[in-house]
Amino acid sequence: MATTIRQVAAEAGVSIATASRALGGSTAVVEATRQRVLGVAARLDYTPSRLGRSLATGSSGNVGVILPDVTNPFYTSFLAALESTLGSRDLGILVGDSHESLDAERALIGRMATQVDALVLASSRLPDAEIIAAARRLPIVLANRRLDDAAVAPATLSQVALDVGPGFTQAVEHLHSLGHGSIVYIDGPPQSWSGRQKRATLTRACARLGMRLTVTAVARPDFAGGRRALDSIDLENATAIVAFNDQVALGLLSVLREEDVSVPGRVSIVGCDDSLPPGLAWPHLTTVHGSSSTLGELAAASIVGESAAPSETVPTRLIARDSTGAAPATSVSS
Amino acid sequence: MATTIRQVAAEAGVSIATASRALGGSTAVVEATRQRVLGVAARLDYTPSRLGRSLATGSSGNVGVILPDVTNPFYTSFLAALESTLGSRDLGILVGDSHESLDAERALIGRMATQVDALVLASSRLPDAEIIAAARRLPIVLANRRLDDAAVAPATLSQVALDVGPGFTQAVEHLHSLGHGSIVYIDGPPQSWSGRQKRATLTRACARLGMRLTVTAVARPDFAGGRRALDSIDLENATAIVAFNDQVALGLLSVLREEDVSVPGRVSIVGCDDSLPPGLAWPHLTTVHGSSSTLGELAAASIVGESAAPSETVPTRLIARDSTGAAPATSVSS
DNA sequence: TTGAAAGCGCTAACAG
DNA sequence: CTGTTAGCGCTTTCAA
Repeated sequence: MATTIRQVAAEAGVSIATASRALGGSTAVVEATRQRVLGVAARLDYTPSRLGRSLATGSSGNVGVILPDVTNPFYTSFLAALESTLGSRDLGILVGDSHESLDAERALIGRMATQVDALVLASSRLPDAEIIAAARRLPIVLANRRLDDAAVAPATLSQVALDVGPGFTQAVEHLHSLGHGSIVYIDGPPQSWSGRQKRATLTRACARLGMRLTVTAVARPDFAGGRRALDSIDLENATAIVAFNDQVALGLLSVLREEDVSVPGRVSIVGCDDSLPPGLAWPHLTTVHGSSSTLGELAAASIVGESAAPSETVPTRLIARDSTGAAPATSVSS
Repeated sequence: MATTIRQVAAEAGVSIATASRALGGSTAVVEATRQRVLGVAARLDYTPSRLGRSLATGSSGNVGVILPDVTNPFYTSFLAALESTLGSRDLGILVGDSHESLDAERALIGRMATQVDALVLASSRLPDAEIIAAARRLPIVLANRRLDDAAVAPATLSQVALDVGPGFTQAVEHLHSLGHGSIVYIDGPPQSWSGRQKRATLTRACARLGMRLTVTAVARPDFAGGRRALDSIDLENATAIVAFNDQVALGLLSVLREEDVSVPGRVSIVGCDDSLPPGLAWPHLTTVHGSSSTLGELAAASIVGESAAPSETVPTRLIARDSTGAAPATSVSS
């Protein structure tokens, strides 16, 4: 059995209350006593039990995070940022993978609810009402998702999301200025909130510039999905493709390369997230920058109470690299 | 405040002991009482506190996992497999990212030790003695690492690892049969156990076949590290490069492509893990396959006590794809 | 400045 | 079958 504060107190000849005070930092203990307690604690290799402390204080020092897919780089970098920020505050992370399943997400929330101080729901598939209900039991941070009606959200619910507006608008303008007359957008899962935002922005921007927009989608917005997406694209007429995220763009790029379709000579590609290490994509990917790690940091900030606002937004912007270029002449004239 | 078992008991007109029994499954409660308690619990929206239960039972229902890098696909698929298996047993996962840092790893262990039932250390950089010491405090599963002397390991320490022997031996034979006379190996962090295994295997196999082996290393075995690794390689004389893992190989591939060095025409590349989605690497990467998700499942099995053996091994094998080819004639003759 | 005592929410003997 | 009684390890009033 591990040593308890009881043994430390006994050994040091003080009450456990005093021991607790001496160990717990400050609250009024004479220096000599403190040193004695600390010494004994060190000698006995004492480590305070988080469990005991949690029950007594009512806060566990852990936060729960539920992701749709822990193997997706977008979420792993979100998780990494969150872990890093929270970890520096000595907060632990309970992680759950919902595998895009509603039931799994509910089960995870149930398991975590009574043992974490807050819950981060990334790209939650839960209906608004259920999220609001959960927020009445414990603080919730909604990441990469926003309630339709923010007004009804309890104070314990905060939201952090990317504002894809500027980035996707710039993407359309960028392609327009390169002479492209139409855009194919590869959307993510149908339930995706961010997908809806992206679609809406593209629709608006294309309409304004008189460009034609065609939308297709992938069930899972990952590399393999990107490769498959090409099947549903009419490559004869497409000159510019915007992808739901970099993974999809990367998959697209890989299969285009295998098919010997020149990028950007024949078709231009735009990704989203700017989540790839420099050099991974070939050619270097033009993408809408909006980092998931920033999102993770904001989520963390909202938990440790450094963010006043109940709703934070991360702006996005286009980063033009080498995967976009002038529309091929033939297509322009056709 | 959330409803407690006390309120449920009061409302149902029974003692909290009976309430606990009724809720906790079976132990001898008459059906009528049970139904009444269950009814009240449902009505009051009662959720048992994991914290309270943990303290009382002495087991938290959580296991800790410490990884060197949560963004590395090798570890995320390990984590996913672990999470999935453990989750089905209603066990939660506390995750920590050590960022390859010894101190961070120690801190994480300290934070987790008193609130998890077991700890999974993936590719731990800790010295053997420290791991053994930790295993005296709580059950430890060492993943992708093995103690030098298994004899001294306590019964609470189990080990699951890839056996890189066959895979790396095959890699050397493969390169040898392609006419390569020497190999450059890019190792991972100096404390990496698996790196030592890989080095040892390569050394042995090269010696046997009369090949020359040169070893260099990267501090962090990721994509960026792979790109930097090229600086320390004498490309004039190298015809075959074996990388610590796929991420490093991928980085290498990307910079070679930028430098217009043909792969495998000019130099052959071998990765390790087979962690990349098909098509990501160009050309398709020849790699040593060793499933990290199998590793995760084994780790989980060892925790839920389904594995008798204190030490399990996952075999590896070479998967030859397109990044390896015949050694260039000039180098063979030089 | 220190100690005694009362819990935090729950389970687990041990009696009845 | 059910209630009583102790705790699990810790923090925190409330007195001394």
